[in-house]
Amino acid sequence: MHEKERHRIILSAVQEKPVVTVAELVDLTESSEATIRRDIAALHVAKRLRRVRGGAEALNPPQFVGLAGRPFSVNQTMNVRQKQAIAKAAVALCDDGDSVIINGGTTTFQMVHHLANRRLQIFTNSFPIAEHLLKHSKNTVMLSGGVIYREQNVILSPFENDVTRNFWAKRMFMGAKGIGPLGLMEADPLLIQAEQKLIDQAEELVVLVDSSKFKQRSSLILCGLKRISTVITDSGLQASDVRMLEEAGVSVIIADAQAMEETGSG
Amino acid sequence: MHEKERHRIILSAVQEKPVVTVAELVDLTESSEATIRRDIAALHVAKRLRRVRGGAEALNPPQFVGLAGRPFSVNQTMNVRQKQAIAKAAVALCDDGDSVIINGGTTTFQMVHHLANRRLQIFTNSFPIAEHLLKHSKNTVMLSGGVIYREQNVILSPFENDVTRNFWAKRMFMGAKGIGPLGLMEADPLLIQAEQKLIDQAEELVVLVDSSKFKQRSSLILCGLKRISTVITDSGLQASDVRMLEEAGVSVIIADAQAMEETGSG
DNA sequence: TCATTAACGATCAAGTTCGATCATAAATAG
DNA sequence: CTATTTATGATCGAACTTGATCGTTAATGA
Repeated sequence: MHEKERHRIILSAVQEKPVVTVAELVDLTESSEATIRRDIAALHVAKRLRRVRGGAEALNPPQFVGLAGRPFSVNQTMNVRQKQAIAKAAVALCDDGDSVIINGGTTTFQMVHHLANRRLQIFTNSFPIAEHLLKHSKNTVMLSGGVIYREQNVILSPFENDVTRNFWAKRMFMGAKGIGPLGLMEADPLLIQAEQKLIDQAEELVVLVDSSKFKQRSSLILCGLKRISTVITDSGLQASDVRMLEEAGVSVIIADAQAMEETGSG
Repeated sequence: MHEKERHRIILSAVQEKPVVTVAELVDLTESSEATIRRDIAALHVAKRLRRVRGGAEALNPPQFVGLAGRPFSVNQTMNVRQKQAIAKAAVALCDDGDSVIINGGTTTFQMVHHLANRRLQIFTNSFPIAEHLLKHSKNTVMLSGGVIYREQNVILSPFENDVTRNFWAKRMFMGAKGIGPLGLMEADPLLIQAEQKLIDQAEELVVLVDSSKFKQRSSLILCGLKRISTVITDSGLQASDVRMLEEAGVSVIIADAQAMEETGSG
């Protein structure tokens, strides 16, 4: 990876939360601590970020606070490593030039860093994802129209005939609240609506769920397992879960945080 | 392959990605490293791209200044005071609870500051306006769907049947490149498209143009003067211009920068 | 206060990339 | 057709980048 690419990823990552550690950037860029330190130092003298012990922070105080006021990365602190590994594997499925749909969510949001140096056609219903991609990448960004719901971080049109219906993609990436024999589950009716609008506009449905989601159950079922093409998760899931998915014809990709260095780049 | 051909390929490639490596360009042009290096060096001194170790990157905005607080490009700096006064007068026309449409533009962007403590239903096709309102106000924000055009700072759907058609507002606020006897003028075909989508969705059309716009002429006519309900401008315009507007049935509001303090806050 | 741990910076070896030089091929002029 | 000029490709030493090591410095907790 080249210097400029790393710089882009670092600047992208630094926007997302108050402080990004060197270790996180090592994972993100697949380079060494020494290099990351040199990069941070360079970006610091270039006044593109501020250097702090342990990592770096954004220059401007108004950090990215989701639209609801509470930091976007709220339920994020626990499984960041897994989420990042999962998101990385998701982006690795894409080739430059592809059309993809990215549904809003904290796991899918992690994809933006790996998209910083890519050039795709990206349709999303998430304001933060669109914002980040616009500011830190050269991807073509398309947004669904409608009311912006701050709490759910999603844009949803109450109408049937919106631009969503005119967009088709090779893949759709989405997270979920839970996954089980009955299929994908979500807790918020609004999210269900948003997801159902998009789900039929893509050839393949790729679901990003860390292994804890296999224990989660929720009241609203979005779709059955058979609708899913691929599940990307971490190594924490049960063998029985793998069997369940494979019996439903779902490909399973294990993207482990530890395995990040081993699994080579795409 | 001719030198010019390679140069075109290189310049094109550099626009696609943040950084293009020498190796990639060797593949692309089927020439040698040495040649690519010479080309990059030449294009660098010709200021058509920037040379970086390992390859080349695009010259223009290394990263986007555009979308956040420090608005978009050049024509922002000159008439800020007038623009702010005009924007303030525009917001003063609104009552809490109103539905309004705000078209993208540097003048209309100034409205966001005065909307910070208001509660309106705001539909916009401008990403920066939506972003600012979401982060710094409690207004309900609705966004048009489609491709986000970075240069024009506008979201435009190529389809007829989008959410725009389902939204109706009491007022639409917009700027323009120029205004004259023939009507409102714009320079960019994309902006014309975006504006025409919205213009019929509001009862009143309020145009925000500082007085310099009365001298501007441009090639594309958006609509005639009769379509305009109100023009908000500053005191720098000619008496003949006022007459022209009033004869077309347009109300004229003069919002002078000096008068800003006197005209009380909304 | 001291001990422990983590982060840092300097240094060096290995791997890349660069640029100067020269040889060859293509284009042009005589 | 030959001489001259220009563009291209190859070679090789110099300059740069990177990752690992290790001694030093800063933070944390007893």
